[in-house]
Amino acid sequence: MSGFWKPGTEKPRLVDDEEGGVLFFSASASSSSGYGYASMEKQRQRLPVYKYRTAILYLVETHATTIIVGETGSGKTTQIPQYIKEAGWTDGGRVIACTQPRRLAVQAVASRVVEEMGVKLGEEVGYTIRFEDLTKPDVTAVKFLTDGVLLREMMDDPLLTKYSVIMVDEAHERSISTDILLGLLKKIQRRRPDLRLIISSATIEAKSMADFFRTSKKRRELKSMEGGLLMEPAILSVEGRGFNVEINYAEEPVPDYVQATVSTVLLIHEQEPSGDILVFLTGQDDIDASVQLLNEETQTSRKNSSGLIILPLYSGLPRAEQELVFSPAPRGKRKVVVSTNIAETSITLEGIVYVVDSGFSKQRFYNPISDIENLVVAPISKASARQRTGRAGRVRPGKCYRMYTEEYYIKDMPDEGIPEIQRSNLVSCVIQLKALGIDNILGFDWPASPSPEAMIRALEVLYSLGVLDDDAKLTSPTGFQVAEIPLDPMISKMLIASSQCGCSEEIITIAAVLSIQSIWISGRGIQREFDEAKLRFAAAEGDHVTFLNVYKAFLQSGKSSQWCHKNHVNYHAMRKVLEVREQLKRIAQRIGLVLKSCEGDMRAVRKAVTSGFFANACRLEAYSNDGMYKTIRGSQEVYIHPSSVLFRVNPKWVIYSSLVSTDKQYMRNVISIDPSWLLEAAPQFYQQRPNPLH
DNA sequence: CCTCGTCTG
Repeated sequence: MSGFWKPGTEKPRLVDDEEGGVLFFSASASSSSGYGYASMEKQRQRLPVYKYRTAILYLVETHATTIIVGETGSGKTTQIPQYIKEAGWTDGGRVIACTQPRRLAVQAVASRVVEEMGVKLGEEVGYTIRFEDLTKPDVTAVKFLTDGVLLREMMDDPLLTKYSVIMVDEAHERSISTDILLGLLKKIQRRRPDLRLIISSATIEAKSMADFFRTSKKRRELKSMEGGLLMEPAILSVEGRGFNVEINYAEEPVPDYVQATVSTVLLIHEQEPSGDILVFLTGQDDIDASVQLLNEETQTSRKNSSGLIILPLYSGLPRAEQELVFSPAPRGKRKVVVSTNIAETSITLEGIVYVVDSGFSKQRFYNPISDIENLVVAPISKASARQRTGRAGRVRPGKCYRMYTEEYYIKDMPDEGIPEIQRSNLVSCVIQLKALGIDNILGFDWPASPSPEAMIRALEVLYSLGVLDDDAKLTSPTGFQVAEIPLDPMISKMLIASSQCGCSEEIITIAAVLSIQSIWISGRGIQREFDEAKLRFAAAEGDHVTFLNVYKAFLQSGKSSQWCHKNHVNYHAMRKVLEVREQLKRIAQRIGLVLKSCEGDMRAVRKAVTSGFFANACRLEAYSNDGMYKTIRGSQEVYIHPSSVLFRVNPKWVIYSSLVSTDKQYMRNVISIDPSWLLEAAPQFYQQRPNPLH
C-alpha cells in the first residue's frame, strides 16, 4: 500500500470516533476545506476497514446478520454504510439505517459521511434525532438515527419495510434502547429474509451477540433459509488504529482511590514527558475533591506541579466550563482532565497520553420490590477498563495507570457490565413493546432478560395507571395515547388527565420540565443566593407550580439568557423545555387532547398531577419532628429533598415525582395534595389497601 | 438540613 502519511505533507484528519464519541477539533486542527475529492477518496482507502470492503459486502450478502468487531479508528461507522450503498443496497428506493446510542454521534457521523460523499446533508444522506429530522422521503438513502428514533419508527412500520440494511452501531454499550431494538430486529428477521443486519460491537461482547442472533437450535434451519441465506451470524474483526498503551497496576489494593489518583497524577507530571492526563472518577464529589487537592498541590509546591492546568468534567457542569477541556494546554503546560464516565464514551479529547483509572463508576440499580432506583459507586467491568485505557492511545503511544492490582483485574473484575435493562425500571420499555403488539412480554427474546420481578412490577404500575387492562393489553384510548407520548408513562398519564381537568397548557409545561434534568443552576459556593433566587418563584403548592412561575417569568423576560443567569435558571434547560413543550403540544393535538389553560386554578393542576403520580403519594408522620413521611404504597420512610420549595414546609399529604437516595430517601419535585383525590384518581389502586387514607 | 453516572423518545 502506498497510502502512508509522510511528515510535511497534508495532515491526516481524524475520522469518526469509533467509540461513538464525538471529536471536537481544536482551533489548531486543520480544516477540511482544502481537500479535494481525490484526496478524500485516498483518506477513505487508508482506513483499516477498507481492506475488508469486499469481505464485508460478501458477508452482508450471504448472512442475515454480520457482527463487526471494530477497534478504535477502524473507520467502520462512516465507511460501512457507504460500502453498502455503493454495492447497490439502496437501489429501488430502499434505505440503509445506521443507529447510534447518542444524538451527538448521529450528527457527527452524518456530517462526516456527507462530506466524504460530496453531497448535501438531508438529501441522499440524512439523519433523524428527536426534534431534528434532516431526511427527505424517497431521496434519503443513507440515514443515521438514534436507537430510540428507530424504535419509535417501528410503531408506524413494525417491520421497518423501507430499510434494506440496518446497522446497529455501539451495540456493546447495551443501552436499554439498543437491547430492545436488537430483540425486535431478531423478530423482524424471521418475517423479512431480505433484511440484513450489521451489528457493531467491541471484542468482548461479540460472542454473546452472535449467540443471541443464532436464531434456532435446529441445525437445518440454522444453516440456510431460502435463497441460500445463512442464518448463522458472521463475525468479522477489523483492527483499529490506536497506539499501544502500557498498563501499570497498583502494587497493593488502594485504600482511597481519590487520594491514589491525585498522587498518580502528580507523579506522572514529575516523571513523564509531556502529554495530557485524563482521570476517571465517579462523580461530582470525587472530582471536586481531587481537583481541590491538585490545586492545593499546585499552589504549595513551587517546583513541578505549577505547570498543571486542572479541569473538571461532568455533564452537570455549565456549558462554558465544559468547553474548557477542549482547548489545548498552552506551551509548556500540561492539561489534567478529571472526568466522570462522560469521557469514556460520549466525549473524546485530543492529546491525551496518560489515563488514570480509579476502577469505579456510578451505576444505577433498580430494586423492583421497593420500586426504587439507586445510584451507587460500583467497580467497573473489564470492557470498561479497556475502553478507558484506549483513551490514552489516540495520538501516540500512551500509558494507563490502574488504581487496582493486576490480580484484581484478572480474577475479580467482571468481563462485562450488567446491561442497563437489568438495572432499570421497565415501565417505558414494557409499554413500548405492548404498543408494538408484543403481548407476551415475559417470553420476549431479549439479548439480556430483565428480572421477572421487574417486569411484573412494571405491568402492575401500568395496570394501575389504567394503561393496561386485565388481560395486560393496552387500553383504549388511554393506553394507546400513553404509548404515543415519548415520556415516562406517569408523566404521559398526567398529561392525558389534564385534558379532562382543563389545565393541559400548564401540565404540558410541567411535563416538559419534569422530563429534563434540572432547570436550576446550582453550585457549591452560591448556595444561599440560589435559595434566594428560588424563593422568588416558590409556590405554596409545591415544586410543580413553582416551575410554572419560572416558565411564565422566562417568557415575560423575552426568553432572555441574562434573565436566566440572574435568577440561577439554566438557560439551555429552558430552551429544551420550550422544545419539548412544542413537541408535546403537537402530540397532544394529534391524539385528541383538549388544549386549554386553567387560568390560575391550581387545584386543577394538582389533580392532574395526582392522576399520573398517585402511586407516589406520601403522608407526613403524625409525630415526626424531622419531616419524615411514609409512602402510602409501601410504608417506606421518605423525606422532602432540601432542594424542594416544600422543604421544611412539610404539608400533610404530598406526591413526589422521583426519589433520590443517599443517606435517606429524598423526594424530588414535591406537590401538596388533598388525599381524597387519590381515591378519585385510582380507586382500584387505593381501595385494595387496608384503610390507607384514615 | 443537603445533591445528581451517562443517555434517549
